[in-house]
Parts: sequence; C-alpha cells; structure tokens
Amino acid sequence: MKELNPLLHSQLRLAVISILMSVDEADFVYLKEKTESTAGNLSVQLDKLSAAGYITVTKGFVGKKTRTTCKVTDEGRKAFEEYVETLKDYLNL
Amino acid sequence: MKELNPLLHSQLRLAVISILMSVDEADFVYLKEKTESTAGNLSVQLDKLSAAGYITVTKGFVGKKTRTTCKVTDEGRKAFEEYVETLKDYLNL
DNA sequence: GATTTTTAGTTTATATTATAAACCACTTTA
DNA sequence: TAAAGTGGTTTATAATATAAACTAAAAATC
Repeated sequence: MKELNPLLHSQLRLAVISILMSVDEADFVYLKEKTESTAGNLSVQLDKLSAAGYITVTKGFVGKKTRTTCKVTDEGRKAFEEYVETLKDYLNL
Repeated sequence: MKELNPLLHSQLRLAVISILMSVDEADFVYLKEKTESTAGNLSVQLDKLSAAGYITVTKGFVGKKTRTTCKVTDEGRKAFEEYVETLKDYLNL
C-alpha cells in the first residue's frame, strides 16, 4: 500500500486544494468561508502548501484593503492527482 | 464541506478498514504485513477502531500460538461508506 | 534441559500535526 | 478620535501518530 502524501492528507489542506483545483484562484476570505476554518488555522495550512510549492500566495490590494490570493501550481495539481489515485486503492474505487 | 470522520482519516486506520472491507476477517500479523506498519502502531490503531465499535478484535489460539483476529462491524462498514462519500466531494469524483 | 531467539503483541514516551487563542496593523464607522 | 470591524500572522496548546521499549510465551539451538 502506497503512502498517502501527508501534506495533502489533512482535512483543511485537502479542502483548500480541492477548491483551488476547480476555481483556479481564490482569496483568503473566500477559502475561510468555504472551508469554515479559523483564520489562524487557514493561515498556517496555506503556508505549508505554499512552502511545498503546491500553491502560490499573492498579496495585493483592492482599493485600500489587502487581499491574499491563492492559486494551485502545476506541482500542486500533480500532487493532488497522485493523492487521488493512491486514495482510490484505499477506498476500493 | 462536511467533516471527514477523523477516526477514519488516518492512513493506517483507513488501510486497516479498507483491508477488512474486502477480506471480512484478518489477523494481526496479516494486517501488519499488508500495511507495513510497526506492531505498536497497529496495536494502538486497532484499539481505537475497536473502541469506536468499527471493528471487533478477538483473541484466540492456533495450536499453542495466540492469534488476534479482526473483523469490521456493520457500524464500521457504514462509517467507511459515509467517509468515502464525503471524501468524493473533496476529490471532485 | 538451559539459554538464546523468535513471535505476537502491549504500554509508554516522543515527535508531529492540527487547531485555536492571542495578537497586530490598518480601515471604517459612530 | 475612540470603538469596532477586517484581514490576516504568530504562538501556545491539545490531539494524534508513531516508534521504542517492554512483556510473555513458544520455538529453536547448544
């Protein structure tokens, strides 16, 4: 049985990547609402995904307000797809 | 996004349940080999699954040697199937 | 037949991880 | 201009996974 990528095998990080796979770009506030996570937890998990090179995190402005935008990278897509394939074995799919 | 049952969202426990779903009965040694886990880790995780009512653990003998046999319960099957359904949303399946 | 090795585990200590609480800077509103 | 809200980050704590150390009995070896 192959190992499940531990970076993706985490509820919140998986939810984030999952959203980013279908939406291509999402900001911090949107991710927070969609995942129903606390800001602190989300911030930490985004850092980890970013450090792994699975997403990019860009800080910008909308008017005077800051806006943190996240995008999944090619590496992130690849990792997610591999994770899904591995998981299928576990789920007997 | 629904919560992923944390008892099942663990690599080793998921592997164990997954095996038990397809094999209906398996002993400690077999599970240990199949999952490539250490005995200690497996023992702890079997306890948790058992405490949750997801598997039954029966100790018996084969000749003079002890044999610990595990079986998934109906509750375990149900929990696994729910977990799979929830996970499908995350995986976009 | 005593001693070492192996088997089949359990218990306990430790490392890792997830999570939330506390905090910070800036903006808007009263 | 003080109070409240927004958009986060940092840090402390709780939970979890994992392996190391241990136990008891059986099998093999001397």
